[in-house]
Order: sequence, then C-alpha cells, then structure tokens
Amino acid sequence: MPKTDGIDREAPPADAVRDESRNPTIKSQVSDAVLVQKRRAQIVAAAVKLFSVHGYYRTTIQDIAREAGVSIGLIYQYVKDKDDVLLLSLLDVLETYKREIPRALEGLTDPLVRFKAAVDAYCRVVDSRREAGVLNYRSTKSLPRERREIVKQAEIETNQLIAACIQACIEAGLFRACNVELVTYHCVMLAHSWALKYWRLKELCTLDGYIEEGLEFILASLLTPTGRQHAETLAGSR
Amino acid sequence: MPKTDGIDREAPPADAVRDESRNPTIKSQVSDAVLVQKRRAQIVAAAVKLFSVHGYYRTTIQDIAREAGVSIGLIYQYVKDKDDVLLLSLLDVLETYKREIPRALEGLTDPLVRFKAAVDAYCRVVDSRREAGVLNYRSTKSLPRERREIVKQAEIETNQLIAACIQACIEAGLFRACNVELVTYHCVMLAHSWALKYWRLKELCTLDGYIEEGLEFILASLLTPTGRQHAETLAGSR
Amino acid sequence: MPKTDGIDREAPPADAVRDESRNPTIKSQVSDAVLVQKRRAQIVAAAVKLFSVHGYYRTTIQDIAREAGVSIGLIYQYVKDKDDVLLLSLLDVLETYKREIPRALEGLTDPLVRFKAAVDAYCRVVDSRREAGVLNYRSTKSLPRERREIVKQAEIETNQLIAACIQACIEAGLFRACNVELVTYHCVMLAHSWALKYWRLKELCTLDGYIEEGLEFILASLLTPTGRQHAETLAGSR
Amino acid sequence: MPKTDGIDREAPPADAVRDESRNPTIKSQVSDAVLVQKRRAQIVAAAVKLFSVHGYYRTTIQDIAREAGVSIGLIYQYVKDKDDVLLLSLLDVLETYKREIPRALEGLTDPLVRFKAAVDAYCRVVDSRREAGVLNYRSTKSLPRERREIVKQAEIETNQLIAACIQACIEAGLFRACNVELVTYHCVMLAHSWALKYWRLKELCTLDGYIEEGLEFILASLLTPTGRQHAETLAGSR
DNA sequence: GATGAATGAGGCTTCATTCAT
DNA sequence: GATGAATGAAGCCTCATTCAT
Repeated sequence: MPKTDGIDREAPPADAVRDESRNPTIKSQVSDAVLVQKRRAQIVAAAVKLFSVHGYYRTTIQDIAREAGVSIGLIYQYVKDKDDVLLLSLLDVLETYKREIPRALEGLTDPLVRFKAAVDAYCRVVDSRREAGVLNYRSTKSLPRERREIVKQAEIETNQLIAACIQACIEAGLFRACNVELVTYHCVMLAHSWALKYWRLKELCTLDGYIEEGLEFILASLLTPTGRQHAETLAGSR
Repeated sequence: MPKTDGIDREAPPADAVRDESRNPTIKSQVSDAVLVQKRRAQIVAAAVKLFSVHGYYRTTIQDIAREAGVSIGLIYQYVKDKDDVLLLSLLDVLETYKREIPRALEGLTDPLVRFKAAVDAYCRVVDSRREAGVLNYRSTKSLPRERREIVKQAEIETNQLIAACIQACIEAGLFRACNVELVTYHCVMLAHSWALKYWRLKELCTLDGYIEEGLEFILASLLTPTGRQHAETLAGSR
Repeated sequence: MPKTDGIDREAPPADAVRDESRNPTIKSQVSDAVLVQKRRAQIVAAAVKLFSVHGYYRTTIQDIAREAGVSIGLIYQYVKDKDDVLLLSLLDVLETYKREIPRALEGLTDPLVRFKAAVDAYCRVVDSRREAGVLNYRSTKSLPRERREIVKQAEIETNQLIAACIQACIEAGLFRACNVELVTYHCVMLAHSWALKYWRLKELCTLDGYIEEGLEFILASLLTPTGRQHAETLAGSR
Repeated sequence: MPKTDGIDREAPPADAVRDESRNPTIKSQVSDAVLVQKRRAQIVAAAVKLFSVHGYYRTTIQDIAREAGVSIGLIYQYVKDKDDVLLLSLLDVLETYKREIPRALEGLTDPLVRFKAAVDAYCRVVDSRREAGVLNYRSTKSLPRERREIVKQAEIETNQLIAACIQACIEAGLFRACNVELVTYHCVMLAHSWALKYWRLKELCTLDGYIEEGLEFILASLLTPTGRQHAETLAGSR
C-alpha cells in the first residue's frame, strides 16, 4: 500500500497495466493506432450518451452511428460487437473516475485532507456524469462473464485510489484500524448513491450538503481522538 | 410499531392507496380476482427468477411461460405487456421488503432496538433475494416514466419503515437531530450495497459482520451521549 | 446384402432408420408432428425450387417464405437455421431417389431386369428433378461438416439400392465379379451426369437414348457370357 | 476433327481464340499487360485456394486480398467484380486441364495409347486439384448467364482434347462407331467423378486402380475386335 | 379460461465496392 | 499503381403480440 504521498505515483502504472491488458481484448480491423483511438472515442462518446438515456438494449447501433456521425459499418471496424461498445463505454466511465480523483489529490499532502478530497472528487465526478455512472449498474450484467470481470477489475482499481487514502490516514494515526476495503466501499457507495438515488436525493439536499454530511458520517466512525483533533485544527485554519 | 406521532398510521393507508393506484393500471382480462392473484404470482415468480439471472431484455415471454408452466397466451390474459411483467416483478421485490421489515419489528418496543432490527432485517431480506434486489437497479429505467414513478413510490414507502425508526430514536433523544430521509438513504444503501457489490463484499466479510460493522458506522454518527449510554446498557444486558 | 428379391423388403426399414436418426437433428419449436411434417414439406418445396434456380446464397429466407406462402417467423419455428432448410432440402431430393427406385422394382424378379430398371429409374428421377439434383453438388459443402455427413449417409443408402441389384446379378452369374460399390458409382454418376451436364447432353441425345446407351456401356463391361445370353433372350422376348 | 497428330496443333489456336474472347470481357484499370498477368495470377491463386475450401460466397474479397498479400483496392484494379474473380478462377482450373492433357500426349502416336494417356492425364490433373475441380460444379451457377457460357465453352474445348483421341481411334478402326461427344462425356465424368466423390471413392480404391478400372470399363464397350487385339498386343509389349 | 401457432417489424452484422491519399 | 478506411444496402434471425381453436 502506498504511503502518504506515494499514491499518485502508484496509480499511473496501474493504469498502464490495465490499459495494456484491456485493449488487446478488443481488436480493431484498423491498424492505425491514433485513428483507432480517435474513432473509438467518437463512438464511445455517442454510446455513453445514448446508453445513459435509453439503456443498452433500447439503443441501436444505428442510433449510435447517427449520434457519432459515422456509418454503421465504420463502427464494426473498430469494435467486434455491440457488446464491445458497451464494454468500452463502461470502461470509459470508470476511466474518468480514475483520472479525476488523482487530479484532485495533486499537491495535497495531509492524509486527512487527501482523504476528504478524494471522496469529494469521487462524488463530483459521479455527479458530472450521473447517468453514465448509473449505466454500470444497469448494464454490466449484459456483458458476458469474462468482460464483466474486466469491468469489475477496473472498479477495484478505482477503489484503490480511495483505499490508499484511508490506509494513509490509519498509518498517520488519524483513523482507527478498520477493514480498509470495506470502508472504501462505504465511500464508493456514498458517491454512487448520489447518482443512483439522484431522483430523490436532489430534493433532500444539494451536492455540497450531501458530500459534507456524508463525510461527517464516515469520519464520525473512523477518526481517532488524534484524528478528531487534527480535523478540528484543519477546520479552524480554513 | 413506532409510536411518537403516527408515522405508522400513515403507512397502511399509503399501502392501500398504492395498491389501489397500482392494480388498476394493470388490467387483467380475467375477472376472477383470486385466480388473477394466483396466476400473477405464478408469472411473477418465474419472471423475477429469470430477470434476475438474465436481465429483462434477454428474458423472453416464452421463457417466462415455460418457467411458470403456463402458455404464452395465458400470460397475456393477466398482463398487458412485457413491461407489465417487469413492473409487477419489481413491485414484488419491494413488497417483500415491506412485508419483512415490519415482521422483524413485531414485539419490539425500544426505539434503538427497533432501529437496529429494521436495518438488520432490511439487509437480510436483500440478501435473501440478492439478484432480485439488483433487478431494480438494472431494469427500472426500462419502464416508461409513469410506471417508473410507481416503483419509486414503492421504494419511498419502504423507506418510511426505516425513517419511522430513526424518527423515533430522535424523539427519544437517542439520535441527534438529522435529516431523517437522508440518513434513511444511508441505511437503505447499506442494505442495497450488499446486493450490488456482493461479488466483492462476500470476500471481505460475512453478512453478519457486514451488518454489524454497518450499524456501528451509522450509529457512531447518530447516537447522542444518551443514546450511546443506552446502547451500552443494551449491549450489557444482552 | 439382399438376394434376388429381398431388396425392396430391406429398403423400407433402412429408410425408417435414417428417418429416425435424422429428424432428431432438426428440432422444431412446434410439437404437433403432423403439422411439422406439413409445414416442413411446404417450406422445403419452396426452398428446393428457389435453391435450384438461384442457388443457396442468392435465395433469401424472405424469398422462401414468400414462395411458400408463409411468414418468415413461421419458418424459424420449424427450422433452426437457413442451413437447416438446406439440409432438409438436400435430403428431400435424396429421399425422392430412395422412394422412386424401389417403386420401379416392384414386381420385378429377374436380376438383370431389376438392375436395368433400377438404373433407368434413377436416371428418370434425376431427370424429373434435374435442378434439384444439381443442388446437392452445388450446396452440400455449404453445410457444416456434421450435417454434410448426414447427406453423405443418405447418398450411400440410395446407392445401396443399386448395389443390391448388381450384387444379385453377380450371384446369379450374370455379372462378372467386380468391385460392387465402385461399379455402383459408375451407375450413380451416369444418372447424376444427366443433370450435371444437361446443358450439353440435351443437345447430343434424348433421355431414352442416354439411358440405353449408358446401360449398354455398363453392361458391356459387366456381363458374363451367361449374362450376355440372358440379355439377348430378354431382348428377344420383349 | 484432327487426325492422329494434329491435335496439339489445333489446341493452341483454339486457346488463343478463347483467350481473345475472354480477356476483353474482363477489363483491368491497369494497362501494363505483364503486370496485369502477374497480379491476376496472384489474385486467382489465392481465390482458387479459398473458394475451394470455403466456397464462393463464404470467401470475402478481404480474405482473398489477405491470402494474396495485396490490398483490397488492388484487386479492384485488375477485376471489375467479385464475379470476375470467380470467372477467372474457374477458367484457371479448366486451363490447367487444357495444358496438362496435351503435355501427356506429347510424343505419343498410337491412337489407343493416346486415348488412354489422355484419360489418364485428365484423371490425374483433376486429382491434383481436386477441390478446385469441384469448384466448377459448385460455383458456375453463381455466375451470370453470359459468363457461365464462357466457362461452358472452355469445358467444351477441353472435351475436344478427349474427343479427338476417340475420333482417332474410330478412324483407326480400333473403336466402334459411336456418339463421340457422348462417349467423351463418359470419360470426362470418369475424371470429374474422382473429385466429386473422392470422399467415398478414396475408400474404395486408389487413383491408379480407379483409372485402370475406369478405362477397362470404357474400352469394353468401345473396342472393336481389331481394337481388342491391338490392346492385347500393347499390353504384351509393355 | 387456456393454448400455442403464426406474424412481421426491427435489430445486429457482413461485406462488396468506392475513393481520397 | 497501391492502399485501406469508409459506406450502407441487405440478409438472417428474434421475439412481443395476436387470435383462432
């Protein structure tokens, strides 16, 4: 597990590894790597948008082609299946998480600050692509088992970003010893719930309020007396 | 049943209203109410099972008919649409929640005990129909808006069962003042998460451990000093 | 191998066995056996006609449906695949051979007469469904290996009808000892060639002439002196 | 009709005529004749191979391009159509026959020897390109009528090579008078059958045995008493 | 009330062909 | 001359729904 500030140094390699292990699974008939990148981005952008609104099954390849401004045939040069488009789409969303959380941590060193920033960032990325976030819950099961695993793996990797922050807090004596991955899930579900239950939550509080309240909830259980003091200091100096 | 101010007095009527407002939307060509009840149960049982495993779109009416041991034509005598079957199925799952939670509260009077029992029960019902629980997340959006509302309404009503317990604890001075419905969602998502992330959680802890840890998490934030004392007393007397 | 007059007594059972072993390979979603029989006959009749004229790949399921006067969907209730339709079609043609040759032998007892009648009948059935006969040569390879085997098996069984006649002639001392199955193929190809090369043969001779000349060709090589005498006696008494 | 040794003198012109009448129908966008020749050979070699194995319709232009080691676009510079590729492929096979049979006759003068050599050669070329030989039976009908005629014409020309030998035997008094072209077809089908029924024949005899037996079969019917004596003399002197 | 055969619109996917580079 | 990315018409097949028995 990374220490206080080693997190963002660890993440990129993990990212690279995932990418390496993922792209081979989806072969394109086109060899030009740059073009593949570009076209797939085009296709996925359209797909995520449509899948988010209408769901996987109600969205046709025709729809995606039209939205992306390309022909149906073109899609099939960059993708084997409609399933492929879904996989790419789901991964694209998870990718966003993995890109944005580290960005929010840049320059931050205090473990508690980093933890709060990470959860805050997670909630905000989810908010920024709310429908897309729900997509994972709706459609992952539409994938064949093997591909489902790829998605799960990507989720676990994103979770690591949070887990590392928690771990750092524990090691700094700010958090009590706890089941790190389980606590991570509490944080993850806090973020996801915002998207999953947005239809109701939006009537109960603002995103800011939601995050603040959620963090307090989590911290109440995790902070050690030392951690609590540290938190108050931070609050005071703000 | 909670005391305080009548929440439980609100629920049953709500139930009745929901039922009244629901069944009329799904008309059967068959008039004999008992038969309708029986046939629908048969159909829904098959549907929930298949939807849970294969998803809504991958399950055909033919599949459902075969699983239910009836003919295709029969299904269309008790249901207008494939959508109807989905709605009925989703409501059936929510129904279970609404049936089981009150059962777990029977005979309990202490507010804190009731709260814990409610959350515990919720987690356990969800666990008992894990796949079915996920179904709501996967397929609710496949429903036309109007019907989606019915499902949301049913969810809100289930939430009331938890909310009432929280409210009671607050009124008994055991919980701090809080946004009741928001906290309810924390509890609800605790239960739902068990199903949604079962693939990973099952490797991190047992259901018992999950519930216990989850409750502690929530209580850490909610209990007042009084509540904390009360909780310790309860633990001691156990 | 059947004796002089046992042939037609053996064929039917063989037929039955093949049928039993064939139908299970093609499952229908409809259970009513009579209806399946009727519908398949309808579909196959249309398919053979169209395949014969336009070939397998140029014929669409739509075409077949239209020709058969049924809907596309109906076809798929009696057949799994377009491949299935092809298999059924090919077998249907072979079936005709297996039905017509024994019919031509009914009541005939003299081995040489029977042999000539068998070859004659074969040539005439082929002529009666010329295009369909060619279909086997054009399209059998379009079938997956396993199904190709079924067709080959059916061909071998048809060949047995000829082979039995040859065998009987040998046993009666009319034909010299020879590689029965190989000679059978000469006879079979005589018949098939009429269809395969009809475009040219029809300008060289009539079917009657073709058969007569072909039989003479074959008999010239096979008849023993005894056989030759017997043949002349037959010719004289005619 | 050519005499004893005029055959190979006649063939080339016929060849040239056919070539003249064929190539114009298939226009290339490339003008350099040598290059056209080379590229087409490359394309056809790949096509024959793939068509033989997978059939015409299951083979894509992409497959052919890959097998030939050229681009898709290049193919369309040397060919108008996929149909064109098929025509070229079918003719290529027939070409082989027309090249190999005369080669087998080189230096032979005795009519009976020449006849046997011709049939023997035909059977052996067919054997050497068995799958390709079958291709003509499978795919000629996939061609539009006009082009089908070109293929038929090419077949008739190949037949002439055999017909000439038969004619020579008749004129030498070795064969009885007979319908030369019809008998030619018996010979042609003997050769073709080896490919068409190879799946079964290969289990009944060797190619050598097949040819020998086949020739005896044919000769039994054709040889005059003189011819028969001649044949025995040849056999004795061998 | 129950059945299940029949329908056909609509989706996914392939692949011959074109054309800009 | 050569390339291969792009196109989109067309085919196979599925499956919700109907209706005659």
